[in-house]
Amino acid sequence: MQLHEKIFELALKRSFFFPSYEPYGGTAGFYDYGPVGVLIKHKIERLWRKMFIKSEGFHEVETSTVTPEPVLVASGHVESFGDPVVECTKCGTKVRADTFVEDVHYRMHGEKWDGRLDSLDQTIRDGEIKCPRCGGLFGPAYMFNLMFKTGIGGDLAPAYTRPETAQGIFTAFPRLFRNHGTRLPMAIGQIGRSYRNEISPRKGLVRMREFTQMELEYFFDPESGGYEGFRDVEKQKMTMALDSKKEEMSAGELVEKKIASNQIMSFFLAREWEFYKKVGIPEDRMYFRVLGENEMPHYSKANIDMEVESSFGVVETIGNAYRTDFDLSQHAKTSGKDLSVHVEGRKIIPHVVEVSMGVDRLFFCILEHCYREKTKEKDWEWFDFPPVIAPYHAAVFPLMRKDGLDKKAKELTGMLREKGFDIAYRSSGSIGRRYARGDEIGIPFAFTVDYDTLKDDTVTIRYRNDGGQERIKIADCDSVLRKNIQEGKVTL
RNA sequence: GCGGCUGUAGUCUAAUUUGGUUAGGACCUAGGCCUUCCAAGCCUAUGAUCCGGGUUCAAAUCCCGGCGGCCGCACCA
Repeated sequence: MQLHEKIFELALKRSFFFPSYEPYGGTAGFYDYGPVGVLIKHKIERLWRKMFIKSEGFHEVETSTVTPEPVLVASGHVESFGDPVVECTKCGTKVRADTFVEDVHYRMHGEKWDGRLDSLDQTIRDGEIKCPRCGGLFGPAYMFNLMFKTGIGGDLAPAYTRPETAQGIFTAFPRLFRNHGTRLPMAIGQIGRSYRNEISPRKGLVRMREFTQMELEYFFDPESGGYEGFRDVEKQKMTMALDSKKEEMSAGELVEKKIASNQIMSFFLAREWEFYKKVGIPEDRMYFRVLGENEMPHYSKANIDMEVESSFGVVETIGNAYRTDFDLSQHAKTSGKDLSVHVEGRKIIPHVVEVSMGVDRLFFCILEHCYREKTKEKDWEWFDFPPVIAPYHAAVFPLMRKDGLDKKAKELTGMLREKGFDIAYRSSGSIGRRYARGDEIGIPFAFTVDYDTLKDDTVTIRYRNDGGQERIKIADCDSVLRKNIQEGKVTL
């Protein structure tokens, strides 16, 4: 049994996530987060906010998901967010037209496709290119676009659900820039849903048709690609995959060797590395990959992806792109509005470095990498989530449901919830069973109210990873819990 | 989207090959008895044949279609 099958089974059993619209048979590419999963997801997002927004004094916005067509024409998504496809008239096989034609024709003539559909048809006809499967003739080439189309208002003005959260930030740029004090740099982040109508989504959370992104757009003066806090991360090491060779490199080296476009990108790479370590991805299972020119999206000048190894193979979980002034220039051209700004006496269009992370893919990778099999010590499967990511910060259990133990335990639960902790309370079943259930969803700590509690107001705190226990005062639960979460302490 | 395999309680599974009584079990969940710290035991309860059509006296079982899943091909901005 593959690890992802195991994870999926546990996900269903413990309400991490499950297929959407199940009474109607489910719909591929859509998943719902259950009560446990959503707590973990929120904690991933919360840590991202802390590390990528608040610590740097950046701004966060929340923009619309339904996007009028002209916006996405400007961004290039209507034209190129998808692939040209030709279909065999005989056997119905669909082939991606540009790469296929390039393979069999352009390449041998040393040409590249000019981006026009009719020239693909022309080349197919002139070159007598046939279906690779049955030798049949191809029909005309057409664009298969990956966006969900919809319409706005009574006349259904053409629109799409956004394929990325970024465009809402670009279109809000002038207002955001004013609010920011008309100066650069300026960074705007956003967490939200995006939509891609995948042809055949598989691999569960790894390829969804509706998914959550955490994106950050860093606007800067192209004449200064420096980053104020760069010195703090200069020595930070990370693994880079270059021409399929992996190498340890520091953020400083990335800039020196011009692997990262500038200090800004290098800073974010270093930050991402830290972030991934904190959420529980082992360092030897993740690396950055520098994309080659032909792998990059239409808007990007330089691209570095984060890739995480999983049982599905390598999963791309972050895209870092140097988008230059592409988006703002395009929106200026299409809308007719001047989107340039004045800085230091010059009129410029800011450049943008973008950090785009997929929350669901990361969530899935965390589940895989934190999953632990049964052992002699622990006769059940469990999750070794770092406390910052765990669905509940702690569980509270009365040793038994009588003699007022349950009442006391509920009081402690209420007190800790009041302090802002996520607390799971359970009183049914034996205490051992409840510890096991807590482990199964990765709760790192459990407070147990026993008969001594009634005498001296102390409880035991039990650590998930080694089952170690110590007795502490009820009054200290709050501070001990806070300290353990901060230090990531999961054994006594 | 194409081809192959496939779909039974919340989860895993038996019965499908060879159509035939009340679709069996385990885990989970909830309640009870018991129990003073790592899935104890006993009792009780809830709960399923993916959807639609067909063949048949009779369909979980056979056939067709849809939906979902897995594998391969293609696709993965």
